[in-house]
Amino acid sequence: MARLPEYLRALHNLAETGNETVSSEGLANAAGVNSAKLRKDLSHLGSYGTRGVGYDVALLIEQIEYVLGLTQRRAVALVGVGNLGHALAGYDGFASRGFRIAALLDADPARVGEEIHGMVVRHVDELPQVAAEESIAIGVIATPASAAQRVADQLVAVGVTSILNFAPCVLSVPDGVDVRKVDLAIELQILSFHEHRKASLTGLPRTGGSALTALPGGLAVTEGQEAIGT
Amino acid sequence: MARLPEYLRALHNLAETGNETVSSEGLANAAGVNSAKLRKDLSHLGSYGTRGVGYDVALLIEQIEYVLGLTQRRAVALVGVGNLGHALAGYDGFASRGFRIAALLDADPARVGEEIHGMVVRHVDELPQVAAEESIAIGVIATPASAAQRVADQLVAVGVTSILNFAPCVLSVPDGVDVRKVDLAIELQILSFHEHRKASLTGLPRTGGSALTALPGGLAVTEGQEAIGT
DNA sequence: CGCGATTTGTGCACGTCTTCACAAGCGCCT
DNA sequence: AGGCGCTTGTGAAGACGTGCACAAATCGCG
Repeated sequence: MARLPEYLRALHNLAETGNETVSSEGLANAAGVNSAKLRKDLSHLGSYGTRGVGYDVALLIEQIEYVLGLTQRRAVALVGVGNLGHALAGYDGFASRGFRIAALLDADPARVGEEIHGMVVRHVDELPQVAAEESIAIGVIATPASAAQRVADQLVAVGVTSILNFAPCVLSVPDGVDVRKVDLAIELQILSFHEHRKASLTGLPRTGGSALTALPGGLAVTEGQEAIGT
Repeated sequence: MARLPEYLRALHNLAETGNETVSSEGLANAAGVNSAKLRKDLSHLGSYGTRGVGYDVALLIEQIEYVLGLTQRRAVALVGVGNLGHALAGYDGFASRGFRIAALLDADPARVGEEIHGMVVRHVDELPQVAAEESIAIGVIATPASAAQRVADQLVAVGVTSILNFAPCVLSVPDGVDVRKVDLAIELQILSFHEHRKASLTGLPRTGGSALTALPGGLAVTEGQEAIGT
């Protein structure tokens, strides 16, 4: 499930604050989900909870990390050291959560050789060598959209089977390769949609308007969280 | 729907390449979704497709931008100009897709006054003034997790009703405030999970292992795309 | 003017995810 | 040892999203 990493983060927090065990209710709150959902998720990994007590935090962390394949530190190749790539290269969250940026690559010769956060940028055509040196499991694409597909092909060619794509475009990859996409502008646009929705049903009823603002049922906010109480 | 921005992006691409109209099939391919799904999505906005012809690209762009509330350029306040915030401040995608970064804020006095991409960083406590100068619709949190909740409270206090949170933590906000979360490490962990899954069912069958690697049905990759053919 | 090719819009069925509610199990206290 | 309260794990019901398949509608051409 895609929620396991969130549970893992919450568990690490709990472990740091000295909790030995946690109930499904407590963990669910910390992760921002329903407690029944959490129990069902955890039960799917044949988990070790104790009725009447809860879950052993340390044990559960170990279990989830195993399922996520985080027992080994995975090497990540980051392609594109523009604005975003630069930030990603220095992002602490990667190192602290089981990943190691093994290589920085870029297609721009002017950038090759540049040192960023203690790593030297290499040319993207050196990917085969890089892959030979280290077993690259995951590729991160932080290039402009125009270059993304080509980079993806190159990554696939050297055996990468998981790609995290920050470029605003659809990648086509062969079977067996997983792609996850993160588009920052899209996130904002979704928020903008909600803003627009809220604004139009609060103030002006927009009598003459089309059906666009008052979309028929089922458009309530399902993602994200709304109000958990303070 | 959360897919509308993706359609919009695809439509802009099509418009630039000189297409006047597009069929649901064509647009679906460009956006990486099923054509029936796309038609259903578009029909929910009471849309203007012509049977036998397809959709008018320009009209559809206009419609979707209206629904998303992009007819007005929305002002965004960005809090936290560390690694990530720095990159976000310079990210072209925001400006080019209907957003304007109206203010850069940070809690660290050492950073206040610094100029980033032509903008001066102000102290986060100046939020009320900033909000008074411009109508801030959306707040972006790019701070460490420890500061995120406090920043969220401050944003809510000045009337922000949509928050994009990059900090790895759950925010609690009052009713009516929308929060979307982007956690880069979680994205990688999800990919790691798929890597682990692929590795364990390809190579070693892991006879003695727990049920963890061979999770019972329904864990196929549902998000992202897998293989669209090249 | 009529016919066929093409494409939208949608009813229907299916599978998945979510949530409730409750039985089973565990520990603690008497 | 027995009972009581608490928490997990799960069955069932419902909501939701997805995809197929087809009727309705439009255009172009003869």
